[in-house]
Amino acid sequence: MRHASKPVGLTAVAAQDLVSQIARSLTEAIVSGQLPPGSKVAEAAVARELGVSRAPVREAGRLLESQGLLVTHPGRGFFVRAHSPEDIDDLYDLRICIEKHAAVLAARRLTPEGAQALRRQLAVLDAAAQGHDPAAQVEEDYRLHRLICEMSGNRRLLRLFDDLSSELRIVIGLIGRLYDDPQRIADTHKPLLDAIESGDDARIAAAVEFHLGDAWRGVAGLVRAMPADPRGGHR
Amino acid sequence: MRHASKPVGLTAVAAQDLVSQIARSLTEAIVSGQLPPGSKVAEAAVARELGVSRAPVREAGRLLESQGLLVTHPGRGFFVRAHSPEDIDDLYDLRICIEKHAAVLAARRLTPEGAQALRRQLAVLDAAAQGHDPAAQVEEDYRLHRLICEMSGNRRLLRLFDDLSSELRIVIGLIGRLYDDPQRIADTHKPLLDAIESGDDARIAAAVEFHLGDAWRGVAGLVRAMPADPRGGHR
DNA sequence: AAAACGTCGACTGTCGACAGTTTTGAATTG
DNA sequence: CAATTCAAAACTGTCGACAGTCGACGTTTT
Repeated sequence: MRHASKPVGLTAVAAQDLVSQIARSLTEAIVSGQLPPGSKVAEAAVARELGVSRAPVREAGRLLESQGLLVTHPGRGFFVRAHSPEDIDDLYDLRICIEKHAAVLAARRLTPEGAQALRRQLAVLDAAAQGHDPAAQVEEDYRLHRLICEMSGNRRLLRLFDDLSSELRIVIGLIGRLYDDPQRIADTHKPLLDAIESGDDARIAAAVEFHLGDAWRGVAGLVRAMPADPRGGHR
Repeated sequence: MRHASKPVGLTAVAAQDLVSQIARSLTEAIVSGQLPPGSKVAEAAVARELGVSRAPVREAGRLLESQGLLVTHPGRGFFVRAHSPEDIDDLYDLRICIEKHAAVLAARRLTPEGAQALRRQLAVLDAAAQGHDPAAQVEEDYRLHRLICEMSGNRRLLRLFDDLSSELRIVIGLIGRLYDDPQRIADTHKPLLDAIESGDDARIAAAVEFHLGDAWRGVAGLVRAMPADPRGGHR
């Protein structure tokens, strides 16, 4: 065998097309608050602005709808979803439910490398918190939780986590800096990792409940205190 | 205001339901096994057959993709999703997780009317089982479980249940008659309802785990015994 | 004969256009 | 002056068309 006939793997060029790109662009605009909840997302305007036709924009809209970022009013188009306080409660309730499960599963299959990866991510999160970079903080927090879900070994669960996250991002993004206190980050995340390493189901459940419950209360409080959304929850 | 200028809402016939209609049509074809897992779903063919253009077909495809019924290979189009045994495991694992939670929540908010509704649905399910109508059995079983999720009061959870159900329906549909034994239906569902009425969290959890674990084992066994899928799990 | 190459056909991804409907905004009326 | 009516503008849902891409098949090369 002389020539390396096929071996040399170059970087697999992402064929992924316009739709994902548009979806990302829209998501950005939504979580950044540029497109506030309840506001209309006109296909033509988006298409014009991005220099594409309406077809891929429509598909991106469908995609974001399935992710809970947009809603469709038949004949009227897409609107940025406005989450009611009850929606937030539902989201966090469900999130606690599945993250509890994920953490238990992750603990069961935990390897030394896995534990190390978790510790490392916690360190990154702490650094972001110390650095007072709200955006990075939210991002690294998300990564830590996602890592746990990844370690659960249940891919469907991971997909659900991603869905819930993108929904929550609308809210979190609006609130802006939520987790101000670096100390609080450590106080709630460290016990969670300790619990996972202990392998004690009850302890893990308690830790998840405490940690996410804390976040829930924070978000719920801020949301309910927010300007009564100009373009309310429904219709 | 004299004339009813446009008022009297007749059947507010959903204007936009071409997409939903196509989606339903495709779903039907998939769960009925007419479109076997792994098979290609050509847009043009579907469009021609239904007498519509490709645009709404595409959107319906995206919708079904978000529901886990189809997968899309960039540049190649839609394919009926072929679930691997591991996918089934993931699905049931997740389902048990959320139904456990739903049942606990439902028990907490249970009203006499709610309990009665559950009993009634169980009776309908039993009747379908006695009648040896596999399709009706699956349908009524689904309704009972959905009712519990509805009673949880968490709408996001209900949506997730619907998503999981439509994914599972591919598998269940292929297997055909799964729950043959009417006795087994009663044996696993009745204790579940009893547990919910008792309000004992641990008992509820155990009941859900037993009931769905039973179904899980049944489905998993049949799936693994199936003809090694001609168009395998990935790529 | 096996592997690589080149061509052909089919299909996807994207676009611009059209009809019907909703929204906007102005003119009108009580 | 406020409410109503009506017409123009804008937008959605759908369609047909075109270019680029992917897979299959037959051909050439080693």
